[in-house]
Amino acid sequence: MANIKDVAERAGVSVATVSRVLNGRAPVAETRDRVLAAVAELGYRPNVVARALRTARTRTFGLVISDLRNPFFTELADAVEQEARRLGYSLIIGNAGESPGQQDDYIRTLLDRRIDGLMVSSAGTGSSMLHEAVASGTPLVLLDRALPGIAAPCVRAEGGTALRELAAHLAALGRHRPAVIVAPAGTPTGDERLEQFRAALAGHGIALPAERIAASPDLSPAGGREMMRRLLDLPGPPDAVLATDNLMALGALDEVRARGLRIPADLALVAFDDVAWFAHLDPPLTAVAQPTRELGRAAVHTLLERIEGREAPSVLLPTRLVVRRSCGEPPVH
Amino acid sequence: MANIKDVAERAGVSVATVSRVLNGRAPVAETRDRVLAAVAELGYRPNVVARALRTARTRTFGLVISDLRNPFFTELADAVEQEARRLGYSLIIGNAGESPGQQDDYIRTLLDRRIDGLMVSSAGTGSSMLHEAVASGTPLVLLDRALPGIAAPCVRAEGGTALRELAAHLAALGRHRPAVIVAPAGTPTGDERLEQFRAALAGHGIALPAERIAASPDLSPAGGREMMRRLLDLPGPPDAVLATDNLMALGALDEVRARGLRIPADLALVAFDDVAWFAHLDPPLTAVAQPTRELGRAAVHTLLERIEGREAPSVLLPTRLVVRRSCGEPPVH
DNA sequence: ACCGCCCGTGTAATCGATTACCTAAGGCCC
DNA sequence: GGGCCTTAGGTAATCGATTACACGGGCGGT
Repeated sequence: MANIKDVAERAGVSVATVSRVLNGRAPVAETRDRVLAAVAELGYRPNVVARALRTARTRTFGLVISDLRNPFFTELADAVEQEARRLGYSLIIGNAGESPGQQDDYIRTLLDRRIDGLMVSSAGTGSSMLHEAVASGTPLVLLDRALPGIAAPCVRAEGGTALRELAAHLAALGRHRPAVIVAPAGTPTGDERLEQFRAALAGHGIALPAERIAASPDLSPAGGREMMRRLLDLPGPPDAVLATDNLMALGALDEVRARGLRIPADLALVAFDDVAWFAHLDPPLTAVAQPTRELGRAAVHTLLERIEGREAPSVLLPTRLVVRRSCGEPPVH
Repeated sequence: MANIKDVAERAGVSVATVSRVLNGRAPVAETRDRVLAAVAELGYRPNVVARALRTARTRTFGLVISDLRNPFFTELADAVEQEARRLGYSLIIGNAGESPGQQDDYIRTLLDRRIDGLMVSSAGTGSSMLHEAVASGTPLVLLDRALPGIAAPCVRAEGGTALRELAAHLAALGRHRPAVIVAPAGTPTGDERLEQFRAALAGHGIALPAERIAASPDLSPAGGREMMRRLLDLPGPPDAVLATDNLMALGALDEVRARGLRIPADLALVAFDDVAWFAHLDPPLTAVAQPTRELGRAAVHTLLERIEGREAPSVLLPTRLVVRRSCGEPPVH
């Protein structure tokens, strides 16, 4: 594979000139043409590795997420990747499972690779390696999940708007016994969504008692199903259930079907995260939609701000309620 | 950030010695300990970029797939990533959409980054950049989709096994008017699946006439739905439909529901690609399962063979039929 | 006509590792 | 005790770019 020296020789100039022509600094017509001709003839492509070593910029971002197979994160990763690419960056995606150890492992690898910036949608709470990332000076942006002790901007969606719409929707349909299947206690997004929903319901005079809050041990269909089982076994079972994650909603739906209950006749079901195939379920699921692609784009832009040395504020994007048929009312057109 | 020179100074040795200790060549107890102590004190981590420049190995793979949001590819990418990581490689995932131009773009970027090996699950047929990749000597493995003119091993699943099981399954249930919703004509996997299914059916004396083969313009729910519409509008509509991709199956299901038909009573539906949430549909969908994670692992191993200069044969893994309830018979336990 | 400036270009240092080659010292055998 | 082999470790070249600095020539201003 041809290198810059070969090009220089062929064009009869020095490597410095080749570099300058290719980087658009101080060229002049005649020499410039000779260089470009040599580049074309040799099929020369600059060695990105050498450039990265010299300039200390790899034009690569790292993204660590907790579960790539969760469609919400898949779409998020896809959005991040597209925007990064649009701006000339490559993306290394790390799938941390839900284990903090694996996450640290990944951050370690990414720092070793001298990525220009890191985005993390963290599993669990603390992470020693995240502190190290901050200490190393690598620009960091938190995605979807804020972390208390970490000094980095966070890009996420704020559920309040949609949850207020949802409370109104349920109230209007006469559902007065809501329940919530929530992420493991301690997950910031989960707790926040719960509180916002509770406040929104209160505005309609609807209570959300503790026994109708089921905290799943993990964000999985199995967890969601188990929590739904518990809720339906209550002496006074709910007439509407909100699952704060799409996978838990799926498991919850399984349990409802297994008992022969019908949605929405016997129970309303709403999910957080509007993933594409909710529309294909029977009945199509009403859901709180996060602006997933915008989140991805905003994360990349926030990261770029940090890279260029500017302060970047956290970003909070609004959610909206996508009304389908799982609460009983046909969508109004 | 500390570099190898800092470590050498602190340990009172030369950089060569540090490098040798860290790479396990010719160490000796006393010096070795001093070096390791210095490494620990400074929190030194080798600069991967510099090492890559010198050794001409980046320990990075590239994976270009046609649609990251298709759950089959998501899982494939996840499996590849995990196996690559296990072996000490990072993975840059490129999402080509279904556009060949974007795919070429991506391959270009990956080659520029001097990845050690490339895996491609190609959109469309030809791709000039793929030829260039081969020409550049970058080890290449095709994933899921073989490409005629490209001299590279291909790792994929062979549908024959499961399709024969499926034909038997349908025959046993008395379904004698099968139809197929297939990928765009020219897609090698699609054509192959179709032929294998036709042959398997013939073994049971069941015909698959041309009018009951619907080729969707793309692998999308919309395409699947349109094809199902066409099939159901036939003068002699089918009593069983196989969709050769999970997204098309989803769209097909929508159309069935929209018409008020019931599965499996009025129509049997089977999908290729057993993605996790098929089990959560109502009724759970019978599907041809590809050994997705094994495919990912095999791709990485095949690539490594090529990287180490060995010839690597193509890999064909078997599929199997996962019987659920969408053809009429309760699964046998 | 001379001074300085700017423009275009070349020379060489640099980024941070790996590694070929060399040297010095120690051990062993005869 | 001298020659030779082995071992430990240092010196410096190298990977392929970018870029600070230097230099020469043309040109405009006075």
